[in-house]
Amino acid sequence: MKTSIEHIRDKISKKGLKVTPQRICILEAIYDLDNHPTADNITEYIRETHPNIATGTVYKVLETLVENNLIKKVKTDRDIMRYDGIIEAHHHLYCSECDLIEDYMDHELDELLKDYFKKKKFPGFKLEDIVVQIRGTFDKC
Amino acid sequence: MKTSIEHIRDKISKKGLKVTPQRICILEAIYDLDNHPTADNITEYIRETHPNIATGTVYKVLETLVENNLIKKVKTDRDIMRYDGIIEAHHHLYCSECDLIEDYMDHELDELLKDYFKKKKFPGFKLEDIVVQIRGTFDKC
DNA sequence: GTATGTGCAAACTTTTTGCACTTCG
DNA sequence: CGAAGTGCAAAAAGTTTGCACATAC
Repeated sequence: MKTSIEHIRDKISKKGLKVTPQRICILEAIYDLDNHPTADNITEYIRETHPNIATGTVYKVLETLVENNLIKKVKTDRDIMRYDGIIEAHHHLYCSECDLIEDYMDHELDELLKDYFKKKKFPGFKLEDIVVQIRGTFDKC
Repeated sequence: MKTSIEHIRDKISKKGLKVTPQRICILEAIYDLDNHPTADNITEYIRETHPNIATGTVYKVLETLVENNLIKKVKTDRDIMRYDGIIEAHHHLYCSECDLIEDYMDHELDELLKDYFKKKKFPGFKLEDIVVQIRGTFDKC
């Protein structure tokens, strides 16, 4: 079995991108930092072990990873972009009290929505993707 | 029947807020600019008729209106906040090609989701609100 | 070797803040 | 009149850019 880092190298390489230390550790950081980190969270985390990474590089790498579908951007109410290492379609639970965003996978819900929108046509609109945002409060918050 | 402006004054007044010209015209601007305007769109629009409004004021007023549930913030993939004059629960169609966001009201969908999540409990999470983001491409774009 | 990627610092955009002045009720 | 709201300008926060240098392949 491959190590985690080798998996990451593979993922980057398969997209035809150069495998650089910066790209490896940024992708690794997103997988490690599981609460949908901001660019700043990622930069801080990486600097612990890799102090020379530049802010600009982090943003450039994140943009490249998003374009190549290795990570996703997550919309929030705030004006800060957050990133998600899970690229399979999934939904999110947003906490009203704090900035926690929890992943929510629900295949049954996906089927339900797919069926619903199959009969419900939008004239002049080609449907690509449906994301459900579930807002509420976690007891722990 | 009341004029539109009187309606707007009423809405502000009913929240216990002072009815100022700035608040009136910002709320009016959001109703007029129907594609979920940014703070900047709103400022520009208002300055046509009311050149002295300050950027800071626009942000402060928008924040007040959001807090008092007279408007809503709309999440986007970009890092710009947009505002929505419709406060009733509704969903959005997002265009992948441009920055168009169209309102989508669908009571049947709301019922479907309400029923679905009634049986589907989230332990440790109090559900407040569900918003469906429908991404796709408009033919016109 | 060469195309691609990175570091750095400066610039840019969007949003927030503090405080004196003004206005609504 | 007094509490609440606004204007202004400065600063903060987040992100982008340009270019010389470095590196993966």
